[in-house]
Amino acid sequence: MMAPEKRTRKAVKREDMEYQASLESPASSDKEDVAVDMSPRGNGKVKEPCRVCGDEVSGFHYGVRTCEGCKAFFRRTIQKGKEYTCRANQECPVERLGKARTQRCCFCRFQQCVAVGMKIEAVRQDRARGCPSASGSRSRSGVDGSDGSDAEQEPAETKPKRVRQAVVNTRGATRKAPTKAPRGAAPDTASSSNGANEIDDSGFQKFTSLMPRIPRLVQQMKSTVPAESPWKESLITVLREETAKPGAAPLEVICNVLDKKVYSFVEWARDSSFFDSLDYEDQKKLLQFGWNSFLMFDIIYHLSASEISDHFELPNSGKLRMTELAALGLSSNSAAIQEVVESVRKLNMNRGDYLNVKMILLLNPFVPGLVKMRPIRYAYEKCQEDLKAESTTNHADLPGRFANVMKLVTEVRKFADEGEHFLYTRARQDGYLDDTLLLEMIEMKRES
DNA sequence: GCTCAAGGCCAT
DNA sequence: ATGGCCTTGAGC
Repeated sequence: MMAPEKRTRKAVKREDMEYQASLESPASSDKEDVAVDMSPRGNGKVKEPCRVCGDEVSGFHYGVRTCEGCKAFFRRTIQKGKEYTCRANQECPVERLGKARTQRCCFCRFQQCVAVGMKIEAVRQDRARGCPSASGSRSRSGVDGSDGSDAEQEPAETKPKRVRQAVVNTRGATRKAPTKAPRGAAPDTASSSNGANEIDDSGFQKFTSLMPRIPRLVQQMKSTVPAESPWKESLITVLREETAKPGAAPLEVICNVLDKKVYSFVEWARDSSFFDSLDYEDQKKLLQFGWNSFLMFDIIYHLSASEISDHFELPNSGKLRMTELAALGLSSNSAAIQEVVESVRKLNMNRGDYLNVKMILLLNPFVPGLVKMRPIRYAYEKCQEDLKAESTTNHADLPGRFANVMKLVTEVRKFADEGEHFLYTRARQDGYLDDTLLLEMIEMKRES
């Protein structure tokens, strides 16, 4: 049953690493950098310099071949949420000199880590050890960006197959866009039976023709994101509709609003020709794993831009706080969400950044079990590049801005997973999720 | 059973 | 705080 997804995690991860390395290694080729180490420990194996500091590489760490020191430094920085400042001009040398554990400028070292492509999102929130993929029972946060909670496992068999189809087929955009081909019987899905090598075999031809078009298609997809004021109006409309229902509890209102938002999210994604060109199963996975952080960040950004106020008056039952809606109902996270709002403000994030972050949250190549990951990864990296370019060219006054935005992405994912867990345990119990697309999305993710 | 990339431990 | 070494656990 889980066999088809088995390859995938490690092989795809590996492929991702190599792809990343190929992108990140600028002028100097790998071959130029390496030397054969004939020392007893080196055992005649290839020795190469850490991409951050030039020390001896000990393996792939967070997506890049680095030494043990930079690996530990990077992990500590993320896990402990450290923030550094540079006492000089942010161009300090980060090379390791000899074997001495000399103090290096942490700011510049971390900047270098991010610059060579070390992935902040690969540092796990849950501190679980071992292989990052964690298929089998359930997935974890971190690389795969999935549910980091220790929620109980729902037996997959309890859910009818019908629902499996429902998420995108019946209730999603295809309903409104019948011209889209039914892809259940498409030849590319047939190849997933052995779960191996789809990317290089059936997917390759399609991918190579799609690849040059991806930046434009992604741009197109971004351009269909509603502008600030229509976004605000549609949220207010939904809120009015839901709060008008007599006797609606605040959490019920939140669930209903989220359900409608999830519905439009699915429709929006499926209406994009880029998203539509992705493998059908992958589309479903991206939607299932991305909706929570996507909607959360949506509200966070608009709160930061002061497009909406934090308080919304309910006709019958007091006030609804927008931070609580953003927290997916988990009010204990409201304060943390408010802090993220402040961070977005401090980072001076503009609409371009907002669109890039949204795409990064949706087009997450670390979602477990993706069949044809390449176009997703390419688009994801394109958005990261855009984000980085914006930070370096227009926000020189905010050192480390790009890395901080990516940290926010990780935080939003974590809060979104917590919120989703809350919805699944609490709101479902109260019956607020009955017959909602929201519940289907949550359940399907848990089944996968 | 081996490999690899996670996190942890602890002498420095 | 650092980084070398250890443990862990999924994938093969």
